[in-house]
Amino acid sequence: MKPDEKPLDRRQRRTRKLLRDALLQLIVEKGFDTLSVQDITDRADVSRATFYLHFRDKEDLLFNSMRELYDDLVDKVGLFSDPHEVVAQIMDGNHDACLQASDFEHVAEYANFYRVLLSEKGVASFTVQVRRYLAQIFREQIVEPALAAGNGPRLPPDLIAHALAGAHIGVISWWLESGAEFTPEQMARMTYSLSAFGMWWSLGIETQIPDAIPGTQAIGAS
Amino acid sequence: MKPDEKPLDRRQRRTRKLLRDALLQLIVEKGFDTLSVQDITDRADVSRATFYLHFRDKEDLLFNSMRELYDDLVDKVGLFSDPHEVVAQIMDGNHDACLQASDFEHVAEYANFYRVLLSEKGVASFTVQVRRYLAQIFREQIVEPALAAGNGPRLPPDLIAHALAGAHIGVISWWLESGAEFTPEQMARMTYSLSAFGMWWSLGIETQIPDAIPGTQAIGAS
Amino acid sequence: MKPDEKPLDRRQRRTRKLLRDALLQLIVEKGFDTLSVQDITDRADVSRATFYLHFRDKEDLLFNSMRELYDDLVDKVGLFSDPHEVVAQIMDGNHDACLQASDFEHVAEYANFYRVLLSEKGVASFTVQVRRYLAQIFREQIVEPALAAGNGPRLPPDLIAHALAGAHIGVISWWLESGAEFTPEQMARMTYSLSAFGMWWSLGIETQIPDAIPGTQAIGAS
Amino acid sequence: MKPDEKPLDRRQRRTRKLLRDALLQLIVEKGFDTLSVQDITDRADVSRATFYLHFRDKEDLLFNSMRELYDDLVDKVGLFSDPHEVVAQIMDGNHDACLQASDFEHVAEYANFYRVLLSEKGVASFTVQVRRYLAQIFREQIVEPALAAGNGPRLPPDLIAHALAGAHIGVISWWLESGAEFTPEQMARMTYSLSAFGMWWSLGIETQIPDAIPGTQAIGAS
DNA sequence: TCCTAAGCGAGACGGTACGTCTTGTCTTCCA
DNA sequence: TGGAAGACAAGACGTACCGTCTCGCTTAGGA
Repeated sequence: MKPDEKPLDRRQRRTRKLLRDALLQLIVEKGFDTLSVQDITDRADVSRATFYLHFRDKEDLLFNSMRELYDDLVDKVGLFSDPHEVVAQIMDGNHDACLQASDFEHVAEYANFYRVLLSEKGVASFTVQVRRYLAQIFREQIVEPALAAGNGPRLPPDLIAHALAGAHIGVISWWLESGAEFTPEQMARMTYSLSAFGMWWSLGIETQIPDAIPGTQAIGAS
Repeated sequence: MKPDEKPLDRRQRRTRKLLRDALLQLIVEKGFDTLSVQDITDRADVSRATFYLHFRDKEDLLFNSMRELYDDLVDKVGLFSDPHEVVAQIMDGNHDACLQASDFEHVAEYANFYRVLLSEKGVASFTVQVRRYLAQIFREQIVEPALAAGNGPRLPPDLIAHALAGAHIGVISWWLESGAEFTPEQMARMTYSLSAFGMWWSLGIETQIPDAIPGTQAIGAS
Repeated sequence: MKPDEKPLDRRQRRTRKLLRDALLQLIVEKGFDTLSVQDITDRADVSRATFYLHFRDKEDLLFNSMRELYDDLVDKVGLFSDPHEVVAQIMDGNHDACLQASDFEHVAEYANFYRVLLSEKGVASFTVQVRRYLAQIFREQIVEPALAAGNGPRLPPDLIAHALAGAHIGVISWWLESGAEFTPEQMARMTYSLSAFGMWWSLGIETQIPDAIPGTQAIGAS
Repeated sequence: MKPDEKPLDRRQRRTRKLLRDALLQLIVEKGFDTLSVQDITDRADVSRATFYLHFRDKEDLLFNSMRELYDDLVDKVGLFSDPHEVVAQIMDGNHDACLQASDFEHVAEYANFYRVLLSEKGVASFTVQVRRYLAQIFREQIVEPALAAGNGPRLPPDLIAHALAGAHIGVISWWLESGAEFTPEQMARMTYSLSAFGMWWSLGIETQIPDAIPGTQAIGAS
């Protein structure tokens, strides 16, 4: 975003890391907006004045820290080296590639963090930004390659991307709130199965929906 | 929540209404969390002390006000008089009932309100509660009737309900943010088309997806 | 100064008094400008926020408190009911009236306070204001009555008033710093004797300087 | 104060001069205590850290700079080569020597500086130190020689010295504040005339007060 | 002439105080 | 008697300085 930022020296990097770590810990412990800057600096063992040398306010620190999550998420989710190839496979009925690149692994890794930030005690802008980010990924990695390959969309591409992103957020929230009883892989398979039909159909792609979802027989009440 | 509340006299009802109206206006004008109690009471022409006689804090007022929205939403969305009958129709390929009961009308009516509360400057708990509420509606009105009629679910019913709810939120957010170019009816048809395949399939219902979505040919940029 | 000030209720008067008392105590204990607002409110057992409800900053509190001293000083010093009569007496060689109205009594009463505020750790504007106030008193009570009675001034009246005021400040400072070995009355007599010659001469008044200063034989090194 | 100080570099001397000059400029422009160290170093084009290599704080710099003024004042005021001779002349009715050695010249030269430092926005310790310094000069140059020559003092010598010093400060402040309408020489003559009677009388010296003050006929408003 | 100790610029950092802003409680006064 | 008005305690906010420190770069003055 700001490529002209000064390079940070060792002390500065250390300070920022301390603050970020403190934030993550404290968000999990007591939520974000009951947190004061003093709480964070106390935990980080840093002067409050120093905090303001680095960040405008605690939102700034949060977004800065979220960037780390994003970078990790990009590695996990945005990795179709050749999205067009993936779409071609889909058209042949091979859905494997789609199932391998899963954001659920990433969410599982930062489960505590997402559980709080997506919850009622969370941060509105976090949810919105994650949804927006996922929609963008879906658009670049799936929607646009599919448009190039298929018979033309049946619905507005952005609507499809935001619906998929919203469904993801909904599923992830439910998963984290209800105790994460499924593995990330199971979640990925189930969510994909649920979305694939409508997604490929609305994008004008003819394919076969995978019939069974291996490892998801444990279906019951909840 | 508290059915044993004292009945309110005329003045008290008036005061509460003033406060609620002021809140809704101000949320639209400058978002929720930059709002102070003083702002609200100034607008409502009420003493700050009086505010605290009625509500614990501004969140309390918000939730109280949200109740009104909910009541309206229930009228719009939760109105399948006989959900089992609707599911039976679906199995015969008749999707009309599903398209008639639409929350998009409701959202359009309170567009300003939802636009702010679902946005980055919104309120985390609002989004979560709406999603939770929608998931509950979907579960009661669709998932459970379908389970009684079909061959058994292919996925956890709650996952389906939360995915549908999430997709709705995603679609609504996109709609409101991008200028609400489609009518509520178009939105309902498109969203239903996108979800129907995966939904009925995963619930173990055999049906035909409606091929064309009347009035949604305007597909393009955005 | 502000006759349109709101009347204060009991609580407000109490709070102000607590703050003023705390200020006076603390000025004596550790000087004025090393004092923080927090120090004052801690001592007064008052919230820091409350301080700012009453005073803009600690200077404001100081000047407000100084007003009390002034009022007391006016009672002591500005009391020639008929200054012209006094000047007439002076011309007859009767200096008694001048010796009775003495600010040294007042200074002795608030010795601790003046000692600090006039010292190096004091407040510049305090010294200046006291000097200005004394000059005004001298001008009104002595210079102008004398001008009406005498042969016309030999020097600018304001110069005379400020010289007298400055001499007073100098004498008071020396008195307080050197341990207040003389009584207020002795101080008044000595200071008057020293100034009277030049004062009446420069105002164009012919009189006799009192030869001996009763009770001031204790003259030595220091 | 510290005769064992290291000899300073060319660079060091340059830095100190830059800082002193910046201080003097800035005091005139915006007063002393609203000044921050940063302001001074910005003006002096010097790093803030460097400031602390030379001075403990801005008071230290001020006192250091005041030393220069003192040195100049000493040249102007403390120059009775033989004070006893001067007193002898006074006893013969020749007041010329007293009028030649005048601090008003010095004050006029640094008028801007004194105007600020003696004003309400000034520095308490500056006023006090000047008064103390003047009292010491008066004591050494006038009081003690006179005691050796006269019939013994009628008042405590220190009281006399401090009264004279205070009167000087008062007169100087008035002069600077009211626009310096008189020349330094006029000021010196007027102030001396006003003080001389009381001074010599209280020191036990018999002399004649000079009747007219040449060049001070312009007496009126102010 | 080179070398080395020092001055110096730059700026992070821990602190302290500032004056402002909210919040929720409590008191006073008025209708 | 109850609501309006607003004083009050509490405490977070973001800003401004302070004095200390560490880090390199430059420069003066003795070798």
